Amino acid sequence: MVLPRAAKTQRRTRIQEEKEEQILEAALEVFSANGFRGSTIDQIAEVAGMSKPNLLYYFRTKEAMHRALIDRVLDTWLDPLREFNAEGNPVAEIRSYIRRKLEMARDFPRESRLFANEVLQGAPHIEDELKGPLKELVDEKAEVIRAWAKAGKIAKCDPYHLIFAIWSTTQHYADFDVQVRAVLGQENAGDGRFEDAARFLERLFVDGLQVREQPSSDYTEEI
Amino acid sequence: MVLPRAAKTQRRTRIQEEKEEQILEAALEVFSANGFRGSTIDQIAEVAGMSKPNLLYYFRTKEAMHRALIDRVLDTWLDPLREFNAEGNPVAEIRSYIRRKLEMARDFPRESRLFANEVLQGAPHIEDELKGPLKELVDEKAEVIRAWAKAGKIAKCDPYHLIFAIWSTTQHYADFDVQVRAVLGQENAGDGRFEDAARFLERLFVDGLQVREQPSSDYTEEI
DNA sequence: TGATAATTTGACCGGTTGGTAAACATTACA
DNA sequence: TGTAATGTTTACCAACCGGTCAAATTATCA
Repeated sequence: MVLPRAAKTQRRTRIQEEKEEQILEAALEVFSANGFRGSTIDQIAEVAGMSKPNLLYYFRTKEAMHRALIDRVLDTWLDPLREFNAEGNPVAEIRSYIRRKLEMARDFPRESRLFANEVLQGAPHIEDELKGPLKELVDEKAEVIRAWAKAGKIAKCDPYHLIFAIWSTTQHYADFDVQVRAVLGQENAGDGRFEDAARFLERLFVDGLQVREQPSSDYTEEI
Repeated sequence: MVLPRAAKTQRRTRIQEEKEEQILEAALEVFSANGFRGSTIDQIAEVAGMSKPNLLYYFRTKEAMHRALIDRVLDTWLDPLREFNAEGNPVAEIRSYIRRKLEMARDFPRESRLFANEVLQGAPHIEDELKGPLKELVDEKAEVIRAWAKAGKIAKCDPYHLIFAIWSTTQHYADFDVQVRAVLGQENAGDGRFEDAARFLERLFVDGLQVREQPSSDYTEEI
């Protein structure tokens, strides 16, 4: 037999699992840093420590590698949002969501950049995932937030744009890391910026979501 | 003479200015959509409506095209931050900065994506600009914000992370447009999402920056 | 151990890509 | 108008890139 990479229906060898693991790890490294088109199979092969034809023995094409990687990473990437709990304390839930997203930006920046690259270039490979599973999950959680607002537990606000704001502010620290470092300067070599960001963002969103009597727009017109 | 593309010291021909303009416009279109490595000179040539060697007559290399484009766009891209006025009303200044950044995300998404692509992939071509001019500008404006906070005009907060938050939330609507559209659904075909975003973000930041007596952290521990 | 299946690699192929050379066309201007 | 400078194109090249093939190597197990 000569096509074990098609061995999807059959039991996987130990060596198959190990090598596929190695390859996907290397693919994450390379794809997240260069985007799909910017990455070459040779690069991935070198990082994985194997020859190019060997990669292609496990994944028929570059696209297949990319897709397998996305499939594998997307689930865990959305976990924080799934944990969003309708029964919990609203402010605490939002706060903990922010914290978890920031931790992921710190601990899994490559995963963040993988998606950022993809979405930024028009999401040619994950359009279905965006319009399907992602949209459904967000719709569900947006409904939760809307209910909280309606019940007066948090300030009224557009739940979708709230989610976008949390996504963007937290992922910024992974996706635009070089810029953040450049602006903050050398002294922020450690992880301090993540703690500062956590303090700032938790405060921003929590204060911004407190229920208050007078609408904020009153402040607009002074001067 | 046969190297007019080196005609940097001499006076530029009318035709030179026109063609370079055409090329940079096409380069913006292509680079912003595909990133540097993902773009080909042929693509740019086709968009520009000229032959590949003709592009290379005006810009010696692909890199030179990219650099010229970045140089040209970076300045105007930073204009909103430059307008940030220390003498103005703090809340109004921040509010108007958010509005302007959102307008740019709506009207100049390609410029936003150009930088996003670049920074996301480690800013290999603009590292100097980040650590130089950008950092200096941000430092200056951060100082303004810090002074406002010290004077009690806005809540105390980390000015750098405030700027990061405004950048990320506003540019999100340009850089991750496909995702935003996918999540919001088809019905948001027009520019409505920008108006919704403006409402949400102005409220978020303005409320989050109001001076208040009790620190927000009090809310953390309930339940 | 030996035979069979699974894994790995070097050599190679066709298409693409950044860039060049030189001939050809057009413009500017004396 | 003539000519020199400027602008444009066709043909081409070498390197790269995704992918194939067949041979070689290693693992599996009766």
